Amino acid sequence: MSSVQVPRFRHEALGVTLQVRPNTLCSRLCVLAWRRPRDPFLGRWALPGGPVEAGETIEQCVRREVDTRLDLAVMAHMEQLATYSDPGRDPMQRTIGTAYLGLVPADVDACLPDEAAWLPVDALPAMAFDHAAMVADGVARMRAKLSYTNVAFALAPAEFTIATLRDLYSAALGYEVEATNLQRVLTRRGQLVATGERQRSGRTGGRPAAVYRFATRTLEVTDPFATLRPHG
Amino acid sequence: MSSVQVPRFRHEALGVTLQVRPNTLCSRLCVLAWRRPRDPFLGRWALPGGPVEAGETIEQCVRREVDTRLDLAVMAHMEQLATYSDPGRDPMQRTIGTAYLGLVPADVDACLPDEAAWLPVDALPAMAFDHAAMVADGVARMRAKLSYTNVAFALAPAEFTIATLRDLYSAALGYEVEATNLQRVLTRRGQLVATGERQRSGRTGGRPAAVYRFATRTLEVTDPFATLRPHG
DNA sequence: ACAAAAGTGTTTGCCGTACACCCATGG
DNA sequence: CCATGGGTGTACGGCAAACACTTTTGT
Repeated sequence: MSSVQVPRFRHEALGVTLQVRPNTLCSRLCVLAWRRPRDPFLGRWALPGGPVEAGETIEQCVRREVDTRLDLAVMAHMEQLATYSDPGRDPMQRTIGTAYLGLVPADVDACLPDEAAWLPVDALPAMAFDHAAMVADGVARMRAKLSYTNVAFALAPAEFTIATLRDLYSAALGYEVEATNLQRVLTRRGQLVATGERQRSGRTGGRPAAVYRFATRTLEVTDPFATLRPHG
Repeated sequence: MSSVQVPRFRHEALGVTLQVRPNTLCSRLCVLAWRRPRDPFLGRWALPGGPVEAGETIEQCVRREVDTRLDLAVMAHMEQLATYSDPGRDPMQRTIGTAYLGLVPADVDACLPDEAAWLPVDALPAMAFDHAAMVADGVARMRAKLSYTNVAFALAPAEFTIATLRDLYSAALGYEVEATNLQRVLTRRGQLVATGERQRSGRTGGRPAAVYRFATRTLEVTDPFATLRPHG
C-alpha cells in the first residue's frame, strides 16, 4: 500500500490589523504594515506575517507574528478573513496565505519599530504581493460587521462619549455618522451602558458629555438580518 | 544569504456541497458525502476533497475533486468558507484544510457512485475529521445569505412557481416560510421575473400558478444591511 | 446673555408580517 | 356550485433617518 506523494506548501499567515488613529483635525482608519527588507518587493509595504510553524494553528501564528515582531499585544478582536492560493501570488515560491482581521482600540499607542507604520486605508500606497486585496477584504468585513454586530467595542477605548464614538464610526466607515442616531441605534440594541460619570466640557463650553461603556466586549450579533424569519 | 528552512504542509480542499432534495412528503437540505475507504475514519462519512496540486488554486482543486470524483458538474454557486488548521485535525499527518461552499439546483439529479450519498443536514451522522463543523459553517453561511442576497438562484431550478420556491426556502432555512410574503419580498427586491407562462393546475383543481425566473443568476447583495448609512 | 456642545422628542417613510379577501381551475 | 390552491389588498408594528428643540455648560 504505497501512498502517492502529494505536494506540500509553504503556508503563511498575514494580519490585517486595523486601528482608528487621530490625524490633523479628523481621525483615520489605518492598517499596520512594514517595509520589506528583502526581495521580492524590497522596500514595498507589506502586511506583518510569516510562515506557519509545525505545531501551531494559523491564528496562533498571526498573533505571534503581529505581537512580537511589532511590539503590540492588544488585539481586542480577531477573526479569519480568507485564504489566498493563486499559484503566482508569491513570485519566488508557491505559498498559500491565510489573512486574519485584527482590531486594535483607538486609545492604544504601541511603539512601532522604525520599519513599521500605520497606513491610512483610504490612501493606500502600492503594496507587496496581494496584500492590497487582503486589506480591502478586511476593511469590507469590518464595515459590514459594524452594521449588525457590536465589533465597535474592539475599536473603541474602554470608556468614551458619544461624540468620541461618532468620530470613531465616521473614520471606520468612511463617511459621516450622526451622533443622534448612532446613540439611539446602539441604545436600542442594548450595546451602550452609561457609567454615570460625565466628562468635563471643553474650553469652548457646552454641556458635559455622559460617559459610556460597551455592554459586552466579545463579538455578538445584535441585529440578525434574517428577513423571512420563522413565523408564529 | 542562507534561507531558514520553513515547514511545508499538506493542504487539502473540501467541498460542502448542498442541495435541497425531495423526500417523502417534504424536501430536505442535504450535503454530499462519501464513505471513507481507508483509515483514518474508515467507513465514516466524509466530505469530498483531496490534496491541492502544485499549479492550481484551492478552488480549482475543489471543483476537480467534486466534479470528477462524483460525476457532478453543475455547481451553480461556489464560495470559500474557511480554513481549518488545528494541528490535530488529521490524526495521521499535519494537514491544513480549506472548505468551500457549493450549491446545486434542486432539479439536478446527478448519478452518484455507490460510496457517495446525500446526507440530510438536520440529522447528520458522525463524520470524519472536523467535517461536521465544516458542514455547520456552510449551512450557516448559506442561510445567512438567503436573507440578504439572491443565492436562492443557485438552489432553484431555472423556472419555478412560488409554491415550489416556498418549499425550497423552507427546506433550506429549516422552518416554514409563507408563500405570500416570500413573493412580496423577492418581488420588491427585483429578484423575480414572471415568464408569462402558467403551470397547469393539479388533479385537485386550483388556480394555475404563474411561472417565474430569477432576474440574475450570479450572486448579488439585494438587501445591504447597512444601518448607519451615508446620509444626504 | 450668548455661544457651544449634548441629548431628547417627534415626524416621516420603509419594510416585513399577518390576515382577510378575491381569482381561476377541476370535479 | 363547491373545494382547492394561487395571488392581491390592507392594516399593523418596528426601525432608522432627519430635524427641531431643550438642557447644560463656559465665557
